[in-house]
Amino acid sequence: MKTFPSVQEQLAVIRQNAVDLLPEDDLVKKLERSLATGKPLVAKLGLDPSRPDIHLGHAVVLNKLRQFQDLGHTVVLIVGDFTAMIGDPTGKSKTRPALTLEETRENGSTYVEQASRILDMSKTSVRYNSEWLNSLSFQEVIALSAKYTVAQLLERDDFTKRYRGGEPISVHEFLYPLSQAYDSVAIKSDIELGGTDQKFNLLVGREIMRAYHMEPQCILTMPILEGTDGVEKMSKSLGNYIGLTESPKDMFGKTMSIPDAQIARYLQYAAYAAPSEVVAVQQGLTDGSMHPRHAKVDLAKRIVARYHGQDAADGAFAEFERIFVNKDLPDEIPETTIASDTPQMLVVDVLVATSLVASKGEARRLIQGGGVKIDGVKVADIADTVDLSTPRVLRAGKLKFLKVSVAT
RNA sequence: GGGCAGGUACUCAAGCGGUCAACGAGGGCAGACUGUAAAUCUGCUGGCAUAGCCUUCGGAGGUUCAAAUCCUUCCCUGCCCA
Repeated sequence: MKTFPSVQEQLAVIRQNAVDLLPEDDLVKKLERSLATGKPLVAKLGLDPSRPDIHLGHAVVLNKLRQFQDLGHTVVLIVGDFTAMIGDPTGKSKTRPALTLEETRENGSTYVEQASRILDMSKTSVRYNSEWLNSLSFQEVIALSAKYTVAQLLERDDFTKRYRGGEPISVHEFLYPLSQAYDSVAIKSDIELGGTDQKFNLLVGREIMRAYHMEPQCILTMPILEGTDGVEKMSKSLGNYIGLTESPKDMFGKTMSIPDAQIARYLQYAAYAAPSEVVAVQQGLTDGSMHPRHAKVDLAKRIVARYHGQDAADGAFAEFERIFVNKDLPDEIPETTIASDTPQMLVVDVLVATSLVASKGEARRLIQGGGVKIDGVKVADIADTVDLSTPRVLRAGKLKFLKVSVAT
């Protein structure tokens, strides 16, 4: 029989950093029962396989799941391959492109690979929801939808807004919360995790489980981490994310670019610093006794160290100093050669040939804006040429470096 | 099924026969200032060619010397009526 920490100890861990834990009484009962019977709870997380890149925003929830594992409970990851296959027939939303089964499987496995950086996969069960959703008959689908009302669905904030704003809501969008809820029925989850934006969907799970005469799951929501812009939630489509598998250098750099106002938040939810430390840093930033840059460097090191180790973190910091403080070149610059009859080429053409920019027009604009340097010297005119008989270091904008030479 | 209002570049949003590659705002990119922060200021934000040309304003046709702007038709969205 499995043993678990006391209910109070477990609750303390579970509550840490969480936003909503509903209803807490029910969770206490579940924990007490699991303690008595030695049976672990089933903690559920749904994944959207249409976007397989995991970033620090996902990590907030994954980390909470890891804590559940460490407490001895079971984690079930649900890959939403069924819903991803359907996609969005209105064609208006590009966020849910229709995928084939193969694609969702593939995304699912890369997802799992990335999640393994946080979770203990030996204690993780991965399930694909097509497994049960695919075999539901239309009759069963209707029976499922009969268990929930339109008024209940319209309680969801974004539905209400769109409805009032005269924007379209397709029927299948109403079905998504229900199918997610049915996942909970299928795996008999005790608690489902998600970001605060998932609160509604998670709560639907409770109602539906009850309708199927099951003990309703508890729900646990985690904060939504803002992206590097400090405003929008972190997401791949907004381009403001820090991916779990990104290089130490990029992780470090991106972290350094977050607004000061986000430092404490990242410290808490991305670096998992102790609460007392978060408070101390926040205090230091507020009263001016701590320089924001130092706090941020420390933050960036910790985040990189968490995913790549301390050595990588130190290396990323050194590299950062070299490029942005000492205005030096990066330690390693990617090299490429381009085909040309003559080593003497228009800078514009080189930029396009190396794919540093998408078009000649863009190349010209970048040069005119003063954003292109060759061997550290700013390119002054769009008609300038460069001799590539020896390799040259090309810099486009702040971040893109490339060592270029001509192959004849 | 009927009536009405709409579908414009990443988003919002002007334009209602030529002066429209298409006002403006947001976003984005670049530069200055900095701490790769914020705020601020500047430039850029369809493609090729440096005059000019080509492809864009839901789709397809048409009228016209000339259409995002007019007509026909189709598709899509919202509202009202049934």
